[in-house]
Amino acid sequence: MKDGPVIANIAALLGDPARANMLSLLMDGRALTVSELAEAAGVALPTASGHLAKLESAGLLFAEKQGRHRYFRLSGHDVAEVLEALMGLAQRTGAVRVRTGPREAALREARQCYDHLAGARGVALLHGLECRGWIAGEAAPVLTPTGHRELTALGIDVDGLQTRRRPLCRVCLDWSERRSHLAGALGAALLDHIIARRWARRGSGRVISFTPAGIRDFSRVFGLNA
Amino acid sequence: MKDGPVIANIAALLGDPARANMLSLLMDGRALTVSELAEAAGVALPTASGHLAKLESAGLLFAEKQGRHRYFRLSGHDVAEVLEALMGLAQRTGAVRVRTGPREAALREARQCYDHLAGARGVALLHGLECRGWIAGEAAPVLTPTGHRELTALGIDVDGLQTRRRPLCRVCLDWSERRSHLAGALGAALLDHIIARRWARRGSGRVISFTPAGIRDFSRVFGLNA
DNA sequence: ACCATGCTTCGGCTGAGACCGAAGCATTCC
DNA sequence: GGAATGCTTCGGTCTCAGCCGAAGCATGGT
Repeated sequence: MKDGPVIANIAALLGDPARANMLSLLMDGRALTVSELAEAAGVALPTASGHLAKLESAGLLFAEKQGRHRYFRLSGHDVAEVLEALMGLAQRTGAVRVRTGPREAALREARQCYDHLAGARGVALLHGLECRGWIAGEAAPVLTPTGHRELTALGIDVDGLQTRRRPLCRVCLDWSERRSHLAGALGAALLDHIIARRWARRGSGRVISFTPAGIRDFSRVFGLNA
Repeated sequence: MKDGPVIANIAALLGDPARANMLSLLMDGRALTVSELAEAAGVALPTASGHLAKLESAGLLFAEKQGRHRYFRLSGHDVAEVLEALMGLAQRTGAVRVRTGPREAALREARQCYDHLAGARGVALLHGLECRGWIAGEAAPVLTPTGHRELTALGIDVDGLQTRRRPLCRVCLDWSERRSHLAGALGAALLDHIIARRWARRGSGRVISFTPAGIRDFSRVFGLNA
């Protein structure tokens, strides 16, 4: 039983606050750039670069170069699971206060994941768009011509979104639903749309609170019962 | 999403080789003294004492004073789960070589856990003893009068075991079987008995290799089909 | 009462690693 | 081509934590 060092090597990587901050930001499966992660972790760019290099060479992160950006994502779901287990342990041992009951439920229902919609509503949104044929493709979805036309008709500046460097469509594995929801520039624009139409408003923390009328309209426009 | 530091605090505790060594020794639920853990971790006693104090105040370990010894054990099963998850991650990321197939199967079948029997045979042993009414009690089992008589008749010096400070009966959650097996002084004595009767012999590492005849006798004496 | 054993605390040493500024590539934009 | 952006590498500082020896408590044995 000499597997102590094996554990220690990985745990030490998670044991630095800056790295842990970056990893918890990546926990939802998104890919972020070095700059974004540096800012979120509160360290300078060279420091973040060094941390990410370590995490990558240890196999915890996967790097992908896109233009002059470098996107990092978790190398697998098991990494997120370990992080969640650690958070659970922190809760049980009293290192962090227990979650307030109602807020937890609200988070599962609808929450903000970076800048797009997650939770049950987020998953429903992606599913609805797929069933309507507005977007297509499983892992790397693309906007269909129909989708382009319909979304533009709804007042979403799809052409404007496409000129930006950020990918238009991206999927993101939902923590609570265990299914994908829509991320990327379009995901962000749709959340903005939802907020702008007052179907929902931002609650405390990451919670997104839908109004009853908002749920109805949301389902009518994007839902399954088309 | 500022839960980075929360993760980091706990992970940093697991990230030191000496502490990780101690924790992996405690993974099977046994309670060990400071001296034992110090030696196993390869550090001096003061160093180990400091490590254990940290782990205890973080709620990962539970300390129990017994005479002038101080026994430490994991505070819960979730700690072991995190450690296992980390080991799994280390395997996938290639930090450690993949286990050799046949040896893995042998380990699941029967292995030595500290000084007692674990694996499928270990779980069967505890189950058999319970069904025969030789020991009783779920979490903190005790030897019944019947058990005392029968085991003594088998040549096991139960009275001698009871004079020692070590608890006679203790249960230990089996890693591979996910059920308890018997630990404590009696568990150790029974493994000695099994070896002495040549029902099995110690193989490489922690493997316990039963002979065909040994399995038959083992099942007859301790098994379910009484 | 005395010694032995097991553990903790204290003090000082040392090395690992986190951190940043400056400089150096690489890529893209104009 | 030149400027801007994003990232990496280098070099240096500095803090933090691990480590041990020695001394100090506490408990148990005789």
